[in-house]
Amino acid sequence: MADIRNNPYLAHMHDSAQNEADSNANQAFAKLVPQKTTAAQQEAAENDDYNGLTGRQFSEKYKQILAKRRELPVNKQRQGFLDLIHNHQFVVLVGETGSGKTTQIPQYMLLDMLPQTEGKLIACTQPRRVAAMSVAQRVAEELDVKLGQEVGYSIRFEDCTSSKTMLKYCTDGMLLREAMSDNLLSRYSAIILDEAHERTLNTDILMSLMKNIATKRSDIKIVVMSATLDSEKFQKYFNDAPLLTVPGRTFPVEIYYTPEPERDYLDASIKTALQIHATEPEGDILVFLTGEEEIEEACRLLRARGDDLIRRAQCGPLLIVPLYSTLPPNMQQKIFEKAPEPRTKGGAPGRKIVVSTNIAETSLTIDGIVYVIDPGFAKQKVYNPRVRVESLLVSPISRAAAQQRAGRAGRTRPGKCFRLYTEKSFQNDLIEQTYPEILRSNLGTIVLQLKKLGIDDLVHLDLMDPCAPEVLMRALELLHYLGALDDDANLTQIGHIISEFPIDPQLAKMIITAADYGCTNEALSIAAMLSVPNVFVRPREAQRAADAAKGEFAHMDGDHMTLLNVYHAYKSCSEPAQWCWDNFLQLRSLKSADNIREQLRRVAVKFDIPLLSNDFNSPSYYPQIRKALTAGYFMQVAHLERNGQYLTVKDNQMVLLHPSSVLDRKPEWVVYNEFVLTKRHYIRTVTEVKPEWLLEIAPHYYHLESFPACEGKRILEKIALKNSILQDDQEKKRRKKDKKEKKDKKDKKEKKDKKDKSKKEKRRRDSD
DNA sequence: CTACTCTCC
Repeated sequence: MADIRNNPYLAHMHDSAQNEADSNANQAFAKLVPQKTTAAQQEAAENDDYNGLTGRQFSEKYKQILAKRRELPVNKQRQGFLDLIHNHQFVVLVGETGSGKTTQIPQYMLLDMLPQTEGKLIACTQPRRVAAMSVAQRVAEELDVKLGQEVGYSIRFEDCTSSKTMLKYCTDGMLLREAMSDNLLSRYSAIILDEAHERTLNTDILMSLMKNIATKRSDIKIVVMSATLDSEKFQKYFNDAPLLTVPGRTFPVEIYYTPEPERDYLDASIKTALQIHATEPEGDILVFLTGEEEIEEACRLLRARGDDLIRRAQCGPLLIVPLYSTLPPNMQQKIFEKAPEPRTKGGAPGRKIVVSTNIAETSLTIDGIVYVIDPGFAKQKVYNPRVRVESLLVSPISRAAAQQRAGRAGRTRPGKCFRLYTEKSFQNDLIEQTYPEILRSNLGTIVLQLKKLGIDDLVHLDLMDPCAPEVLMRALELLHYLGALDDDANLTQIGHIISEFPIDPQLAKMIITAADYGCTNEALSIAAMLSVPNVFVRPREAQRAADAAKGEFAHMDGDHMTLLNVYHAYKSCSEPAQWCWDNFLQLRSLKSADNIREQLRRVAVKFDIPLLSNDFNSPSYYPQIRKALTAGYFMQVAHLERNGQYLTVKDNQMVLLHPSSVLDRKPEWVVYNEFVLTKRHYIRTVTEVKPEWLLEIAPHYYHLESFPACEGKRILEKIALKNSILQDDQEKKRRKKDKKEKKDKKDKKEKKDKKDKSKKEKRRRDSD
């Protein structure tokens, strides 16, 4: 704190003040009464010369930002918001882009609740890491504090908070993790859920959790913020919570539809883009397509046809940029480059065309976009509980998504959106909202989390959109077989441990069991490698070289061991960047695998799982690892039938080894990491196992009566029979041995008893 | 003989 007495510029304050503490205190701030503040009182506290949170004098920059904050649409409704939150536990707030809700509402809450006076804090959740970080940074500036002190953020691998923190932005996944060890979120006096309209898995679960917590903690306040107008559903879900609507600040976007349906949307998008370039005024174009391959193809075509157009029609130059998440970061940066200058001074203006997946729908904002081309499709995850498979399907987007895409044209000035479908189709064929993720996912991990969150009654699980019972059953079944849930669907000891690992339950089970096989270190590495995007790069122009490079790491047992080889090689190379480039590996993925491995290792240590490795030169080095793998993946096994085709053992799906597999032979028994549903059914990331292991490691699963008939089943039955005969033999021998031992023991005991008796009697006699 | 839409712990 600056000492006023030594500061000549502030001497007048010292003179007039009663004492030093009072003189540089924020009087207005000191008058705030928790949960009784008014907008006027809050503004007075913000207008003071001193920061009520830190006691420091406000900076010039603070005052400049404050003026801007006052102009945000949400500020006009500060009093309205405070009135609602004073009288209700839940408030639903709808604010479109540009309303200022994400930065301002948490600050209003902070001044109103003063959580720090009770040693608590306020959390505001975001679906994405970057958002949590950048908003926290912004709000720290607005409050004139250092990021990580009074205002901080918390995301995976990075906790930027301190004991001083009173407002924390975090990913919703992070808050969920916290709730797993503190079911009532008792550290928090208020929770603000942002971007709730996106309905991510984590947001949906958090919403359910908040409803649950609210019944047990009358003191907690909850604000649910959404950008869409289907607020009624939110209000209803949160016990008829009151609604506050805040207008946004964007520019109008004109919508155009095609008169007739387009047969080939790729071709239509290219034509539309070039037509815009030829006829519309300056402004960049954003085209939404579905995936990497399609986007690269579109860029090629655009470049070729664009050159032609520029030559013939004297249009300006074009900058064509692809955008999707697996694009290397330096390539992603290109979307922020300016449109090219006219070829000659005063000539036709240049234009930038960004061809993107729906990463540009929410995650990335590109300034300067004036035209949006929306063919109306996206790759979306779907879950089929019957075959227990998640897959990607190109499917029509929802009206809400179409609206979101169109909005991308109006961020800097009025724009236009060209929808490559008819208006009738928009009204009749598109669904209102995208199905929330929870209805499109395998719920294994989720159910485990819910149990850990203390939400036990899954039958009456209160979700905004209840999931299909069959999907729940699948999840319970999986967790039961893994030993994470007991017969009454309660968390077991192992289940507790599995739930603490931030990976698929099968992988966690593998790590835990690996301790029995002396190979936890290797299991950690494999689990990490399986939890990151594909490490193998295969550029179209160098496919052979890439395949050859991958071949260098190939392990004859299969892909899991190959991944282990890659990880080991990565850890021992001296120039990771160059080495990855030379070997067609994705440095980003490997770095991330390393981070994740470290996180997993810490969880293992926390639960006293010993970190073991077998002797690398021992012949059992790899078999032990494969056994650990089997302990996690015994439900994902395929058998090579005599006709040369693989059948999954549990439900007789015909599958093919994925062509990316390093296995150039067809082992009879394999476990697989993933079932891929495209034109054909593939199993991807595959390793050879022995049928004996299946029965040995997962006897509870291999109750063969319930399995459909196939060769694999017959072989397993034979082995089981042999085992049982052996077992009977052993049992007999053991019983014999037991009998003998018992008899021996009995004899011994009788002898001893006799001795004791005589001793006792002797003592008694002695004492008498 | 082929894929990784997008996130998150």
